[in-house]
Amino acid sequence: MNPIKKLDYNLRNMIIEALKSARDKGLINFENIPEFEVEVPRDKQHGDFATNVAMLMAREARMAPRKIAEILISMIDTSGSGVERIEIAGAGFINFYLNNSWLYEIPGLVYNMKEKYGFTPRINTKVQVEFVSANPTGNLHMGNARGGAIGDTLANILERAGYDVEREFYINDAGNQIEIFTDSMEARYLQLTGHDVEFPENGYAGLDLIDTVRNIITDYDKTLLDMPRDQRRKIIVEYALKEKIDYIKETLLGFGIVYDVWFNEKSLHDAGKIDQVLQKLKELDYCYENEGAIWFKSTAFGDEKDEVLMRANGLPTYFAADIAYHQDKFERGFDWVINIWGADHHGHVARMKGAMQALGYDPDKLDILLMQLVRLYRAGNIVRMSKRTGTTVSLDELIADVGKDAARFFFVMRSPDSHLDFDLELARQKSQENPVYYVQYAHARICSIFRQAEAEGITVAKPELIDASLLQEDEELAILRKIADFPEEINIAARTLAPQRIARYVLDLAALFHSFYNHHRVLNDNPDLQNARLLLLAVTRITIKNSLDILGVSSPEKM
RNA sequence: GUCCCUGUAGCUCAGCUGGACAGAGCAACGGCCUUCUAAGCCGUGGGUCGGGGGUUCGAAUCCCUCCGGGGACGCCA
Repeated sequence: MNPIKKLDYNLRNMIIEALKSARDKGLINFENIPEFEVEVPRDKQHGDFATNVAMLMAREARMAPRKIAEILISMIDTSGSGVERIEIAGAGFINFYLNNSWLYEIPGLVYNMKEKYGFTPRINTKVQVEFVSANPTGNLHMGNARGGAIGDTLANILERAGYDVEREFYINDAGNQIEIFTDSMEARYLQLTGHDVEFPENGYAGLDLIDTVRNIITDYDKTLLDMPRDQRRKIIVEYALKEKIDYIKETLLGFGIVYDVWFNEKSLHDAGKIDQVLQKLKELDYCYENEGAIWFKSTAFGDEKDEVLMRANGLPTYFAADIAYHQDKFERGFDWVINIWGADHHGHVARMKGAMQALGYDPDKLDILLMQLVRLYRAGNIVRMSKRTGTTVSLDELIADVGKDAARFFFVMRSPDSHLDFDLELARQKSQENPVYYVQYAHARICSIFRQAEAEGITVAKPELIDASLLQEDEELAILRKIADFPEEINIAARTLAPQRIARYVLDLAALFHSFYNHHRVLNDNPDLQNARLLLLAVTRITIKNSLDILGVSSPEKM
């Protein structure tokens, strides 16, 4: 149920009908009606809805916009539409002022839909959101955290917009980096069992890795020393991967993220999928050999340069594995595939889309949302986020520091396009001032009023017995309008892949509530008005909670 | 050098696929707690939307160009 869309649709039809009858009477000349907008103006002085149709038609009709607007208004049939008056303003805007009857339907609607308010009916479209997909060789860092918040929120938005959503984590548990990872672990193992070996120069120096090796030693003692090297390495890497992946799962769970699918890169290697896709690309003539390596002609798809698929040493590149992986996604029948990537991967976008096109898939069904990187500051100094040097601040440290709610809200509040400077000191100090508390406080305040009502023995009437039209104050009407916007807001956020819109939305709604709260009393000596206001609060609470659910932020009843 | 992101109030940022006087929070200043949570509300001050062109009835928004900041350009992932 989308109140705004319904009204938009009705007004649109009225406008089109009016224009047609004006043409029939020879008042306006035009061939086509352009794509015009019916929107809720930012300033409510400009009515409940406004359209720019007169301005857009000026050229074709060869008539001043205001003149067109006048004719349109004279022809429009508003009977039964709730339109109270129509005004022409500015350069030729037509503003529609509705009576409030449509607003008074909102509370009952929302109250009955409860946690389903905001949902659009299912549209039978399968979409996959793949996000975080951190290398299982270390802790989750701030970039992973941002990706997690953005990806999970986006998935929540898409679910509510009617898509069938699957969340996926791609585990890079094969390839070159795993070799280096294993080298590092093996060296640590040997060192910790009293051997004088050098740590690999490009190895993973993180302290968490030493802990993992200590665990291996606890379980295996020195028995790995006597094994053939291959066997020893196999045990080490499997042990470490399991530990790391379990740890990642646990951390993300603590961040409110639950995946539907954990996909192993290794499974692609084991099933021969990479060889298959290379073969296919060769057959399609999108490959060539140069200096012993096999290259993909990504320049044929607008990329800046071609890319190696198979190294001269016969091993496939990460890119080759990724092509096989994305092919697998489409083979699984997704209508829309969304990846959340760090901006450092942007060079990879064109060739990935190119590879999909080469394989016969529609590259427009693959959306890659690049998020700019997070820069971490500590006491004004940039903290380099390198797993290998081990100086990173991990996601679970962050959660312990500022809490899941604040962290998730903070990461998603800003557009993925904007660079994010995260100062740890600031995050700690400001935890009381974080915008998330402003919203949660609104929710807790509402709950408190209901507790108070209960304590006073006030029983809340059934919504169908409540006269919502008693809500006449500006603050009350503003809240109703905002709540009515919610489903459309979700749809726009889904369409534009803009999770930050929901954070913005719920901040606005909370502000309207706080303002209302400070101007009017809910519990008062007028039972009918009291009931109407309690109902208003009930649906405000529902909408705040539904918004916070999307963001993965809790809705406390007390603060 | 090429490509991506970015430049809006003192600070951090919103501004929906162009629309009606550019917004919020923080910071500054002044008010509001004997009644539902002051983690709140109300008010004041503060901006050549980086510069310059262009498209348009209309540009913070689109295009070009210049300048500043961040990032990517590996037979790493």
